[in-house]
Amino acid sequence: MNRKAARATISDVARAANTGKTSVSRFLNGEQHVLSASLRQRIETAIAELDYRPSQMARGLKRGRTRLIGLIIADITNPYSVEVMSGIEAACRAQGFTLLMCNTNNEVDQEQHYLNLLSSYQVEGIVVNAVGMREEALSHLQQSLLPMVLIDRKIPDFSCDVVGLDNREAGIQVTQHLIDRDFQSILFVTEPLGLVNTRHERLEGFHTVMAQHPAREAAQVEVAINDPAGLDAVLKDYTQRNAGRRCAVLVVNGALTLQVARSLRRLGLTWGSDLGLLGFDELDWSELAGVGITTLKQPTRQIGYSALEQVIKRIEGDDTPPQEQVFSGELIVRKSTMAVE
Amino acid sequence: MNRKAARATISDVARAANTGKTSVSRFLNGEQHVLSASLRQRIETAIAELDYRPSQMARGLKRGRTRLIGLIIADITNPYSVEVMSGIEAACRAQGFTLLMCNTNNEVDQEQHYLNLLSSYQVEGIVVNAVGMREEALSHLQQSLLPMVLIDRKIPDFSCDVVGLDNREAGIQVTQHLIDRDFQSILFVTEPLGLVNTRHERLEGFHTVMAQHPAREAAQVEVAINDPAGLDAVLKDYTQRNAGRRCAVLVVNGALTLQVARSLRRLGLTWGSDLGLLGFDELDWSELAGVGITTLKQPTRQIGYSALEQVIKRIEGDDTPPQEQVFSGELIVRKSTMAVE
DNA sequence: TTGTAAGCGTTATCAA
DNA sequence: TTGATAACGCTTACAA
Repeated sequence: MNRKAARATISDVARAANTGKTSVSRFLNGEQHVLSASLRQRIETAIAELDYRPSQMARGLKRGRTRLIGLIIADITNPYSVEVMSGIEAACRAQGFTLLMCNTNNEVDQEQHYLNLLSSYQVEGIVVNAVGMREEALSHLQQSLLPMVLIDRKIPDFSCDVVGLDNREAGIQVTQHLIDRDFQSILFVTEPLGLVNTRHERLEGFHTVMAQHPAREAAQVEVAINDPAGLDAVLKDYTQRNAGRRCAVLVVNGALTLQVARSLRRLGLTWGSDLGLLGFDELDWSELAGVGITTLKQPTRQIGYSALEQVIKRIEGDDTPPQEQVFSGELIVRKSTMAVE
Repeated sequence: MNRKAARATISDVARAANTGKTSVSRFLNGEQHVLSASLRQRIETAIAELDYRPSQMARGLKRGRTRLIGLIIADITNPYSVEVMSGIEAACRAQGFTLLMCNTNNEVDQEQHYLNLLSSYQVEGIVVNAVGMREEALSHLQQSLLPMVLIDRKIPDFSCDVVGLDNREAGIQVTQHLIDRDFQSILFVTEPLGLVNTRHERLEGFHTVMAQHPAREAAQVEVAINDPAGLDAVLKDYTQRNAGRRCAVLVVNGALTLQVARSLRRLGLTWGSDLGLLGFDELDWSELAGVGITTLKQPTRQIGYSALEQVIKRIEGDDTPPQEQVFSGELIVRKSTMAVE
């Protein structure tokens, strides 16, 4: 229990095993077949004796391989991000990498800071979870010379590996469900579209289906996520305009769904009876929210896992053109989009 | 955009600035006052020119200070853990440390793995978020010789810095609220108590208040978090036994509150009218859950922040006896514990 | 099969 | 005020 006990070094082990550093190094790096049984044995016990663990710092310095991956997250409080992270983390474990976690808290200068930091720790690759990230922040990332994989969202005019949901398909899927459930008017609520491809694609899926049903009304509106009053106004207006008609709200992501649910609460509107409600992203409270909310669940963990695998491919030298990897979502039907009785 | 551009080293900078490495090093380490203005200027431009960033690997190797902190989390999907993490991360940023994140996923051997890993990266300290961690896993941690701070929970028979909620006070606070709201019987639902001090302390607070109200019934029960059927049985039995009486369920933590809410749903019981419901830990859906759920909110971010500050104190040599740092919770009253009309 | 020595990019020591 | 030079703990030619 000696707190000051300096860590044993490879030299210590060599000395204890009565041999040179080289042999110890060989032992550590799986070249055990070149060692005599007796030497191997001596080294093994010396290592155990001294509780020796090689310094990754020294290793990284020498070989240039740190086995470190940087993870940049814009908003760690977003449940979607956390699940993705969990998938990334699992993949890291499986592949022998370690995560340096960087939460930019959606501050653009923090991102710059972390990019420098990661580079100074010589991470071998970077995964960027762009969920909730501002557009300006995204474009900064182009500077990085390291292998990089984006999650969820592309950077406009920058070619880079991306892993995420098949947004267009998902948009079609959810809209079709609402059509099937006989909603006559559907309001697509999104955060400002900007250049965010995921929002555009989901919306596109929506319009693709709506175009096939000219009798139904397709409405759309952009709201800021931190403007509850604005949201209240939008929803109030929409429902009043559609009084007596079977209408539904389709929300572009989970964070916004939470806001919409709160707003409906404030307005005294009950989803499932007063209007339909469907949101992208599964939330753990979906089924508890008064009446359960129908959601489109993304295979989040798998997305994270695949993203990491892709970075590693790049690290290992794969230089095929940047690719886009999309996964299908799963519609989880609850009572907020109940069929007409 | 040359992908192969090797990173500039301190020697490159020295050469470009027409000086020696020592001066560059001095420049980097804030000993700028010893440098002549002209030299300082040359170095500055050289650094900018080459986009030089010192290698933390080499630094760590040389100085033994890596500015790395290890974070061990048992369950990254727990919202409480995430918020705490967010606080830790903020503190890291403020203090110039970087987080190595390790999610053990509640597997004991993973913990061992990560402990070794952190040590091999020569982290300077470790923060353990014990929330949701199994008891056996906790006791493993004693091995670590590094400065270590525990969050939320103590290790039995092991003296170590701990940061968390004032559990006893919180237990009193919530129980008193239920008493004030005139509930005649209260069921304290907890995960198996084991040696988990937080559960014991919260329960103790409960009994402290209940003892002052002998006319009320104080019930308690231990349930496994992954046994919905068992939970259903417990809650059904309890409510039937107390039919016609004003009764409430008090849940020991947020994860379990989610399970209890689901169970009540299955049983067709509505909190706020059929019975009272109060849970430790604030959850972002608390207010949306049919009737809003009254919760005891922990200052999670602050807990994380303080934990990191404490580790750093230790890293910087503070060797006062291990201390326990507790924070007060905040009761957020919603309709699930409505007063009698 | 084993060992010696050079060097990865820093910082610390010492001398100029 | 500056700059060689020797470590830090490891891997990797190269030698033996």
